[in-house]
Amino acid sequence: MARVSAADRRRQLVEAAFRVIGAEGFAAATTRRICAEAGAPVAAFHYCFASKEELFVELTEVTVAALRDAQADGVHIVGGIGASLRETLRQWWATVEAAPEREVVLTGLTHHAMHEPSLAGVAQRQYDAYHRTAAATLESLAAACGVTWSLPVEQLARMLVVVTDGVTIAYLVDRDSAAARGVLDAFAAQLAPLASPS
Amino acid sequence: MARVSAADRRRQLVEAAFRVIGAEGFAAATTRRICAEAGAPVAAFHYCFASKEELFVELTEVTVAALRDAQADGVHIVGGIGASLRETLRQWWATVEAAPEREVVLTGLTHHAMHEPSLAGVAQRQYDAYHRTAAATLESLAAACGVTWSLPVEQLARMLVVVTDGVTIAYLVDRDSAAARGVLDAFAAQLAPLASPS
DNA sequence: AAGCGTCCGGGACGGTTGTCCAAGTTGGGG
DNA sequence: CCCCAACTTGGACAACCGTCCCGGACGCTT
Repeated sequence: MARVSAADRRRQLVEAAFRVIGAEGFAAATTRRICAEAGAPVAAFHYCFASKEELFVELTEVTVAALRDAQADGVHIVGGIGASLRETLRQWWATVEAAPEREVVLTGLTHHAMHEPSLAGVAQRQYDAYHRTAAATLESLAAACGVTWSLPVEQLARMLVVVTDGVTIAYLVDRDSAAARGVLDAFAAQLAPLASPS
Repeated sequence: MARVSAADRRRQLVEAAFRVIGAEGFAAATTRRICAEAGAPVAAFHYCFASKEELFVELTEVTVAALRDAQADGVHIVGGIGASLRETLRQWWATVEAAPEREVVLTGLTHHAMHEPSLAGVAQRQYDAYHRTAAATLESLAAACGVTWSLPVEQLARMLVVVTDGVTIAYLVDRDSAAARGVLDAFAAQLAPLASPS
């Protein structure tokens, strides 16, 4: 068996937990199952993490960070603000359809974090990151198209997160990607008139 | 101990499960915990339900039915379609804030149902019920205000569910009811122009 | 070669889980 | 009145859980 540094093992275990939750749900994410998925002995788990909760905290942060990084260069400018917003949403949606497990993991983590005192604040920071990412996207969109939003960016960001969240959950349940795309385009068309030339 | 019919016991256990999941999360909903909450001995559980999954199926159906009934007479007409839509959404939101546990239960159930083969279809029917309820609400709204929707009602219904779902989840995490109301009002204002006099 | 910190991994711990049995108790119909 | 079906219940079962110990194997330093 190849020797692996503790830091690498942590990464392996986090990725294994991601895969297990994405494919089999949060309840299946036992230490044994995660270790088996990572190809590591059970004892390696508590050599790398003080507890299972610690793994969950790191999983949340890593997953949210990956989501934010993916969105960092996710602004697509094509024509006016309306078309750009629609295209940006479509590109984002392509990443969701390419990796739906990510969202399964995030919803499971959110539910879990709401009730575990040791994870209090994790869910909050998770959604804070969502809102900041959405706000940044909206602002660079507006800047690139030479417009300003007629509503506070914070509120628009929240609306964006609401829509993306809702579309994702509906998709996870019925896998109707045509309906998801339709809803996304419709919302883009709705939001566009809220931008006025600056 | 008072003798209770099996049907009543089922109801008691389902309600107990609802309370446990709402307050402590899905993971806390063990057979023992549920029975303790219901004031019933552990053995009563499998006298009433063949398995825990059967309890979950019934919990889902009961909860969704309660949600649909609450929405059945949830259309509020005040002035035009815009004001009526906003008011209807506000009334619905009041019920969510009055009983956030219901949504905690539903999200937990959804996540669970996605991965349990024995619950396949339950989540689908759950969201089907959402969409039908939303479509019915939109149609009676349009009928009462003498307008027709310029988009297919199915799509608008899906948009409505997306928004209500997203707003609810964000609220469960950060409990920011002012932000939730703002987002809801904004969406009502966005959707109203999609109705034209008939 | 020797030492030492790092990592491996089998095995075990106390506790909890879902499920089920077998023996009890109750109450209504004959 | 009794009896059968419906209901109750304490206790047990095997499986699995998170966690942890500890002897051994590795590979870098000196």
